[in-house]
Amino acid sequence: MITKPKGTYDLMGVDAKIYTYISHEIEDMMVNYNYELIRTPIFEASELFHRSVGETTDIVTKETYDFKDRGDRSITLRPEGTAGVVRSLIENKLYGNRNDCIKLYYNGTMYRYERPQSGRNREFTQFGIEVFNSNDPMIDAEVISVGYYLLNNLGIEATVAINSLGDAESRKNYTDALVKYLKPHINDLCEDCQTRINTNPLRILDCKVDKDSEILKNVPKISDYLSKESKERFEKVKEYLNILDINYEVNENIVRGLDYYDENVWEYIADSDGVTLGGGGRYNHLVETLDGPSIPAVGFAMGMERVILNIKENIDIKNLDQAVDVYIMSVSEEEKMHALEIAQYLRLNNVATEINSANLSMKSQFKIADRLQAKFLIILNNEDLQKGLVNIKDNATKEEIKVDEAEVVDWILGNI
RNA sequence: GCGGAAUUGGUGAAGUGGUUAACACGCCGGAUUGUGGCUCCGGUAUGCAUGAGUUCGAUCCUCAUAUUUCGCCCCA
Repeated sequence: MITKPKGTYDLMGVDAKIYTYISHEIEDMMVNYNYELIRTPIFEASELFHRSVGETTDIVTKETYDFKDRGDRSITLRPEGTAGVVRSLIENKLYGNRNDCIKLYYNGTMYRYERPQSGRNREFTQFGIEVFNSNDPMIDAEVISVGYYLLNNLGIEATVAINSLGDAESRKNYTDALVKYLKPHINDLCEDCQTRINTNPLRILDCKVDKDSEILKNVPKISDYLSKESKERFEKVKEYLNILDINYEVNENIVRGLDYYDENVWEYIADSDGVTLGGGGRYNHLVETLDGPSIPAVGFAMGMERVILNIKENIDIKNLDQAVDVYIMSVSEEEKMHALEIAQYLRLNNVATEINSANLSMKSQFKIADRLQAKFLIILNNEDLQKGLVNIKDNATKEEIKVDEAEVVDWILGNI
């Protein structure tokens, strides 16, 4: 038997219903907030991710799916969504003839070669939005609010943990100060942190092993190193978040794992279990890094699988059950032909209809009709069909009437 | 890349070094000769992840592999 590759899954059943439900919610919100869909390739030139996500990040150094195609090009399955969108923005010059901001959203699969665990797969799905061409803190707040209210509309209680990394210069100053402070204590930190100090010092801040150590409690604060502009921007964002009635808290340990972020960064953290459902930030220099013009940008991405996991615990699955309006019962070949024809008319008239197609007994067909929550049963028999009649049974009242076969569709449409 | 736990029908699972692998749900059929959802009766794994090994004999013991799952790292 051929099995699915490790870290993949088949979306079906309850999860598929929840996924559809979330997707509809996303579509609705994106219309209301005026975001446009963008779909970029699942694979891109490897170089794109090396230059955007960061040459030294774990995602790029050990988690990408890389291969050479038949033309000997280095290809990588996308590990995240932003790089492809930015590439597309530049390649298509989407910024060319407009001065307002460009608001895009995507929802697609991403690939990272990792050990699977709860809420983490090798193929996973992210919904995300990106806004280009505006450096206004109000847009930061809007972007944050989209994720927050998406979760809210889905019935998920979450808190936005926000931080400011500052502009490139403040970030560098702070990193230097942090390393200088930690160096003397390095042997008292965990093994991972001893590596991080050389690769990504900021990451030490949200280390779970050392989080209670005195060393980390007295670490220099990033807020002391922000430039005046970054500080003002951060304050402004918080002000706007208050207007938008968003439950947030400042967390100076939020640093994010992708290199391209600057200024405001945030994560959506589920109140129920503390799991990070999504994260984002501003990336004012990425477009330039990828050979585009200097265009400010901000965005976030959310892990659909994690949202599904969270939703699953407190949703009434019954509400998502696929139900049918009409079930047509037949046994003989003659009856089946009529069933098929009636089903066709009903379906084309937007009546959800199912039909016996497995030569089942009457008893089985009744059971299936109930399982499908059919409101009406159309029960065919040769005798009545010869007179041009069909039986329609209201499955709630159990009342049954005979209707002229030609009138069936109208009758159903009138009584549904 | 590192560590823990698991893997028995469609599903939830029990179980044993030795003839037919419990039980329940589901499904199918019958009682009910074309109107059910209750009840009763019957059927439903040629098989216990895969491959080696130990043994007279392995689903059960050992090893390896795969997958699942939960952590770490990392991230969504």
